[in-house]
Amino acid sequence: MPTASPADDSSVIKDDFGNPGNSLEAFLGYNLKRAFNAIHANLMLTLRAFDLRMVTYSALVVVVERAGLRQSQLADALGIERANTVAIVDELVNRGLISRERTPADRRAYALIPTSAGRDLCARAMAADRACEAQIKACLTQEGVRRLIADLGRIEEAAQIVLEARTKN
Amino acid sequence: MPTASPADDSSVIKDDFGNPGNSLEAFLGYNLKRAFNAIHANLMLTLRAFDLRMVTYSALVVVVERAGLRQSQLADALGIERANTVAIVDELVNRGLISRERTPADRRAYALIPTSAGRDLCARAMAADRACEAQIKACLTQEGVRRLIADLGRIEEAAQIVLEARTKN
DNA sequence: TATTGTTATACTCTATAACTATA
DNA sequence: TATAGTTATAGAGTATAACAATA
Repeated sequence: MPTASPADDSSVIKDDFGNPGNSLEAFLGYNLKRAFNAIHANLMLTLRAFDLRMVTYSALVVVVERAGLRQSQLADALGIERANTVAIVDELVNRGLISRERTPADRRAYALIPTSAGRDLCARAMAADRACEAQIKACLTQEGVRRLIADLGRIEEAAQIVLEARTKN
Repeated sequence: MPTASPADDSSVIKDDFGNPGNSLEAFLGYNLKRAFNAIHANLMLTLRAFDLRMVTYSALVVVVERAGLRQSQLADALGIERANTVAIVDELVNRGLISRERTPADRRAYALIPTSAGRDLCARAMAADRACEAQIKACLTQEGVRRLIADLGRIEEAAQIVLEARTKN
């Protein structure tokens, strides 16, 4: 067993498994988190110009694309709890980007409708996001980007299936 | 301009850009977040058996692999602020997984050293993590996984370069 | 009874500012 | 003056539980 020895910035690390470098680098979770963090930092900077956060941006896009959906459907789409959509929807409503409309069919529910200002801000934010991502994606070929996104979809699906199998037991 | 119409779960969405489906699906950030969330849910379940969270797990792995490093180096490695390492290191020390040793060279600093219990728990947690990831990675070929991880690295690097260029202005 | 939106609350993760002890 | 660790605190982001109105 290797003994503990002082490390410095330039040291080459050898772990207990004989791999060079940081052994976390073989993990998908580690690499996904690092890549996402870097993309996320860019997105936050992009959205700051529109006074949006990632969650308000995502919510606005969903409402623009699925006009009329209910808050509970928005929660599902964002993968968060219904309770947490309240403040998000409040913020978008107060800024005049979307509106809550009572539905005649079910008086418990609201239909979320984008305003024209909301559709406009959404389109401009998405354009800025797309422009930033285009710069980043330039490190791969167009085919490479397409493949990467497809692979991420497969990984997500596989991870969900594995998770379901594990939580059923 | 398409008018707002009620959406339901089975509706096919057409956005203002003429793309079928959810237009966020063309964004790397969106796909990275979804894939990471699914992997992360599995990792949390895996780590629960060892009473570790993602951040304490990562910290333990770094200390095991770079025995003797200082807390500020750990903060750099984890990409968090020095201040936040205190509670994390406290937790690992209190559980007997690592120890804080005063360095003779610099009496301000601590050297973080894994205990044998810490090395053992780390190895077992990593083995469980690896087993879970192997199940998920099975949705791609071995070559596909290697390529995916390489692409994620390129994306991270490109995103960091783009971010630096944007923040310098 | 079940569901929609809501309120209150708590916990995790992370950042910032200010302190202490060393350098 | 600068750095390592620390403390206190605040702000996101998210989860759970309980409630009123409605189905």
